[in-house]
Amino acid sequence: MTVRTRFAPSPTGYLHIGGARTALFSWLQARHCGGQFVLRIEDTDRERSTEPAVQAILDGMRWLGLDWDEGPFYQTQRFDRYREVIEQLLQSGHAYRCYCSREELDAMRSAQQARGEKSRYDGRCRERSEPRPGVEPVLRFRMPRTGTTAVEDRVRGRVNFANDELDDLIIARSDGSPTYNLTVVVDDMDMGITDVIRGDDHLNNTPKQINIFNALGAKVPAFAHLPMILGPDGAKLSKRHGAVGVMQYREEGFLPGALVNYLVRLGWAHGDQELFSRAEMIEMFDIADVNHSASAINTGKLEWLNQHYVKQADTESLAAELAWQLARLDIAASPDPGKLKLVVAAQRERVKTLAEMAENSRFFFRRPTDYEPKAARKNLKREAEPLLAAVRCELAGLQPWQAEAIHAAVVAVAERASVKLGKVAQPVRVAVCGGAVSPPIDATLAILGREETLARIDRARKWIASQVESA
RNA sequence: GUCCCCGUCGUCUAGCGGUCCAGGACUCCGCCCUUUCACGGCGGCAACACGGGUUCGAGUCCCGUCGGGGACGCCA
Repeated sequence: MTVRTRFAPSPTGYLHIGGARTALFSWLQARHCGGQFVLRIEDTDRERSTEPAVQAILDGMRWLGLDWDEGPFYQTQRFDRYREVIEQLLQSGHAYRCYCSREELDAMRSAQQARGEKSRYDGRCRERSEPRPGVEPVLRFRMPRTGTTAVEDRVRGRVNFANDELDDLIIARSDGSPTYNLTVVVDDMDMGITDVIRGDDHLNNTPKQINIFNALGAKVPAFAHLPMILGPDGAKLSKRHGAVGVMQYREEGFLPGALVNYLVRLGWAHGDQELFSRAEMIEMFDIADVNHSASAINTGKLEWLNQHYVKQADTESLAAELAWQLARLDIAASPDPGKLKLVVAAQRERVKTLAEMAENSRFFFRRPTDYEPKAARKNLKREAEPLLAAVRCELAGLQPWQAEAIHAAVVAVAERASVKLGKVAQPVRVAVCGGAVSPPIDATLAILGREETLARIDRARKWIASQVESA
């Protein structure tokens, strides 16, 4: 039988890191088994579901490269089907009408808690045949009262639930609309899902759903419940602690490959291996190897991975991403696309993220308006002026304008002045970059061009002179 | 409260009864390299929650305690 998995988010917000990991593992399971991956949007809660959220989920999936074979299916478009199944359940006696008011239910629950019981619907309408005038009933599923329901979980093993712990859940609201536990079952059944992979928080729903599958005479799929993902502090993921949409990771300069690699190692491992290509993770992934315990997200490790991926990525796509990052800094990309690639080549080994690359590359596209005070104080001193002058002189007629020749010129100035290379390179660096950090000075000047380099050196010399005057 | 799940370095993890005075990775700290920032190289710190069993032998199996999490909705 071919494996079919699904990712079934409810569109009430962006695709966050936990959802992304669930989607990844489902996708991996399908790809590993040569099966299909289905995307389903669980939007039955019309109050909270939004179209932008659907878009954000789709965008996130695509950005991560998690392609789906079928869907997206929308539950709101399947209401006729749910009604049909609800009717069927009613006919077969697996469902019944409940006329209890919310007040009545609340009272029942608090009484149960007071008695030290688990709060659950006690089935008081189970045998009721008379409608209550003026009350639109909800429909409840008749759970077995005795025995146990075993969940054979691919990551947890067997988990047993006493049937009397399960309650007669509502499958249709008083307005007739279906609820979650019914729609998942109907969809998983209709869509031929063989492997349900989802978050830990659904483990408790599973025995209820199994009973619905049974009532419908459907084959029960295999389940795998993934451990939660926690915030960096080990606490539950919240808006304040890392619960951001995956697209925000792009904004922060992360590559999708790095995020995916990071995510796959959260709750799963293959020996000591840290780096996985897509092909490798597909080949090596085994749902049975998934961990049992929750894991905390850790930006440091993601950054390390990102750095690795930035070093590996092809220049072309990094250049495009850098242009995007520069645009966010209000810097229009260079009219010369070749320059972008040169900048990428010069910076790729020295940054963790593309946002950082863009930030550190501003000076390639804009003449610095002022100097970093600390860097200037240290490097643009009076003694530096003659050195800058000498470098300017060497550079003015240098042929060809290439890193190698520039390097030789700078070295020559240092040797002639009997100073260490840094004494010359640093002032030049601050002069052209505005700060003390840049790629090697020869490569930097090569990219900047002769004209711009000389102009910036001149400007720095003037600045030194003005400082001396005012001193 | 009730039910369910979980518990190895700060973090991600390897470990599936002996090969573990517990291995790798990130972080951190030294040293080397170095024109800045990085990269890279070398070295270091750091953990089996606790208590009982089972066994010749337990991080690995069982029980309990403690700690953490999840679920208990006309949300999904």
